[in-house]
Amino acid sequence: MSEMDFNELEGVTRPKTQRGEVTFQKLLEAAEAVFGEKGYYETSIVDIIQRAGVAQGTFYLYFKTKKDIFRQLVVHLHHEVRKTIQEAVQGVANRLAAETTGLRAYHNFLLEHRNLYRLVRELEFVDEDLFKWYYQSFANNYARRLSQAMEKGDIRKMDPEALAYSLIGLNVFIGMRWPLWENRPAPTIAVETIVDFITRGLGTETK
Amino acid sequence: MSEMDFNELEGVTRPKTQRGEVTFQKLLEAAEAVFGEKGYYETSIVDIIQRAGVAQGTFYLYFKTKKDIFRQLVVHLHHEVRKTIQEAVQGVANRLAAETTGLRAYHNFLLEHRNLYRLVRELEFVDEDLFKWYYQSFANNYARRLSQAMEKGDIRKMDPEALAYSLIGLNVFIGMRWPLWENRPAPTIAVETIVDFITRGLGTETK
Amino acid sequence: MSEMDFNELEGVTRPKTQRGEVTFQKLLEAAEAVFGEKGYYETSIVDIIQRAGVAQGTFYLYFKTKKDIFRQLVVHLHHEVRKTIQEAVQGVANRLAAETTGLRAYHNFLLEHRNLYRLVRELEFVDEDLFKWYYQSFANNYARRLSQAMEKGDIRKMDPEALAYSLIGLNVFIGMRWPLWENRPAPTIAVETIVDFITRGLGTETK
Amino acid sequence: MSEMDFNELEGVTRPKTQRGEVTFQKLLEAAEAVFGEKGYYETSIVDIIQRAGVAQGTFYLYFKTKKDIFRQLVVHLHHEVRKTIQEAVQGVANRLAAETTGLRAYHNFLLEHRNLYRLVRELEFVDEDLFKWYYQSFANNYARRLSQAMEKGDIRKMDPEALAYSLIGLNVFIGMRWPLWENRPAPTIAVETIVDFITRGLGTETK
DNA sequence: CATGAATGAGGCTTCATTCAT
DNA sequence: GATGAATGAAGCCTCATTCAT
Repeated sequence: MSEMDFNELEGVTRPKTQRGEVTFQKLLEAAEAVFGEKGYYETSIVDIIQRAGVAQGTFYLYFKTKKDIFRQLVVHLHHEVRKTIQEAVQGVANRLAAETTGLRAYHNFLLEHRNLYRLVRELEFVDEDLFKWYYQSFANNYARRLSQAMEKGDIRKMDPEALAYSLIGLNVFIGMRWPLWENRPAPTIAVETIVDFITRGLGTETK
Repeated sequence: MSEMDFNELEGVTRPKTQRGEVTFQKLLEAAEAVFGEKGYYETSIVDIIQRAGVAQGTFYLYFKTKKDIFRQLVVHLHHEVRKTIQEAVQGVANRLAAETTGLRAYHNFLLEHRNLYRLVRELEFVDEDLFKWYYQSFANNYARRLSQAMEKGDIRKMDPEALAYSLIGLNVFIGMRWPLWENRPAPTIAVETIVDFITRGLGTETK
Repeated sequence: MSEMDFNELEGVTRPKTQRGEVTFQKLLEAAEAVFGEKGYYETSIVDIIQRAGVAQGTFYLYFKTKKDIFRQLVVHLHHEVRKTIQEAVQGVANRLAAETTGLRAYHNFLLEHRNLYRLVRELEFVDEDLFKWYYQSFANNYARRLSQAMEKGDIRKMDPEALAYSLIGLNVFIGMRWPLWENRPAPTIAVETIVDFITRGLGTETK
Repeated sequence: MSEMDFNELEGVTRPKTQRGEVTFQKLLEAAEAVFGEKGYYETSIVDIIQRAGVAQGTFYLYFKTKKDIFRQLVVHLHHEVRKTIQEAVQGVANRLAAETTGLRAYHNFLLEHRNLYRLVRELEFVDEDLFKWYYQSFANNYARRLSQAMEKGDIRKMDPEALAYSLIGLNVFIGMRWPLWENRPAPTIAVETIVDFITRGLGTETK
């Protein structure tokens, strides 16, 4: 499944006028807020339209179903996360250094987009295929970068996919533990431990 | 929060007779199956009672709400997972070896309880407090064992909590990638990579 | 409809043993309490049997339906009220004096049986026929005594039935205003006013 | 408690369009009919919406719960009764005459609104606070008019509140006896008796 | 006599979606 | 493009009553 497959979701009607565009954005933002706070299933369309300040019928001018708006949000998020991390990593020559830089960027992103983080996690129970696509696409990209680093000799040669999922899982749970649960960056000692753990785990030093 | 706090959930009516006990178990098992298949929110109580083969009113003899039975399932699962892993790890003297042994036990457990895995993940969106309790209790226990290994010199001295969450996250995502998505154990090369990654990441060897 | 018609209510199984009699009484008393507190419709059979401390099946050994126990309570009450008032009035020669004596007795009775009072009022919405029987029987008796007083010249000659309902209504509302709503006897000035009002209203003095 | 307190009941959604207003009224009228016939507790919301000819969901556009619509009906009724009686009494100079005029107006109103009468009586078991408010507000108004009559010397000086409740109770029971139970006005002899009783009871003539 | 389990009809309410204006 | 009304399927839950032990 290509990374772009979900960009055009089932014939969504994009707004054609200026006014429509505004309404569309209002709805998306309202959805982000309320899905993030209450979760997909606990959120009703009324919650969204009230927050957006539009009438119920208006919702269906822009989105086919409740699931539709959720999917669009997730795809939007996905692009943002990737862009953020790639921008942070860009120009960092050494892969190991990039790893830790990306980790910090990711956690900062989380702190600013706590709602979106929740969306992705809940995606597993809303649209499992999209959920898989999300992480596969993420992991594939990650694995590719790891492979390149192996080629360059920055890190040991190992199974890049297994590493990618391991590192994603690690980050997700660290992101959950501090940014999400405590609404603050992971403490220094934790970051040092993780960086050290990853550095050694990936490094080329002989035993 | 003590690990036992959730054992007795808000005045649940336990059956008083043999017959009642059987019905209670039938309901729990049916719930496990159907929650695992369809997810909490897509499951109706009718789904559960039909699978259990009892009348709707019977459900409410033993559970207060849909959430109630869900919570009871999770608590039950929690004890099972922990018991399984601890039994597997028991007797393995070296912590590093225990780590990989436990990893394999965990993944095997997953394969046999795919539904339960999904339950726990969805718990985040059903009862966030219980969800936190679940992982905190898990991580605390994990961190304690890591600390002991540090004392013994089996692994490096690092922040045990950060490590615990890292390792849990790693395992959860590996468990998702192969046992869950592909319904098979992780391939050998992946396991080797992970074991190697963890071994180096935790190990005491100097660089 | 004779006043006694409701004594034997639809084949109720009266207890045959000592032990059964105790259970029967426990249920009746529990029902009186809980019906009085929560009303007929807001009361469930479970409320009753829990208060009585018996099992659910036990209820149906003694009462056919929920309505059944309610009716039996009301009939029981009816006899008590009548007995109380008649005993109070007994021996009071003059009807006018009896009127005020009975009024006081009635209000005192109310204070001691607030629950029962509520039962009777709610009866209108549970079993309208029994409700009518209740007040008709009450009013007929009342009217008969008023007629006798008219014969004796204690009070003016008027339509006894209209008077009976008027006086009952008056008492019911006064009983509601103070004993029921404020849980205390009507204040002296109110009682004097009522006594005066009735005395003049019924009296033989020429204008 | 002010008489107006119950006018705006807990955020009820009032219709915004002509069409909505019609539906709202249809529901209110249907509720009045069916509550009156079957009583509050024996009436289901399905009964109401079927009689109104709308779908079940429509009910909840305008009313929060069954109790909500019941309360709104009662408040509506309250205003109607008061308006009717006051209009009837208006212009009748002498209080004693007004009393009997009001009595007849009240009974005629009852005959045309038998359902509403039942509503109010059942209110005691649906919402006791509103019930008290209903009669207190009624009685206070009544008592005020009686006080004025005392000032003018139309009637004797007595406790106006006790009188008000007495007269209300009297009317309620007379209204029950003939208009309600027999669906006809009280017979002439009964009316004459009551008028005579009240006239003497309130009058200023010395004994 | 007593118990506790089991039943299932029926009630209330929500809510995604469609319709009419 | 926007609004608010309307729909009705579907869910949750209660509870009087019956059954099995």
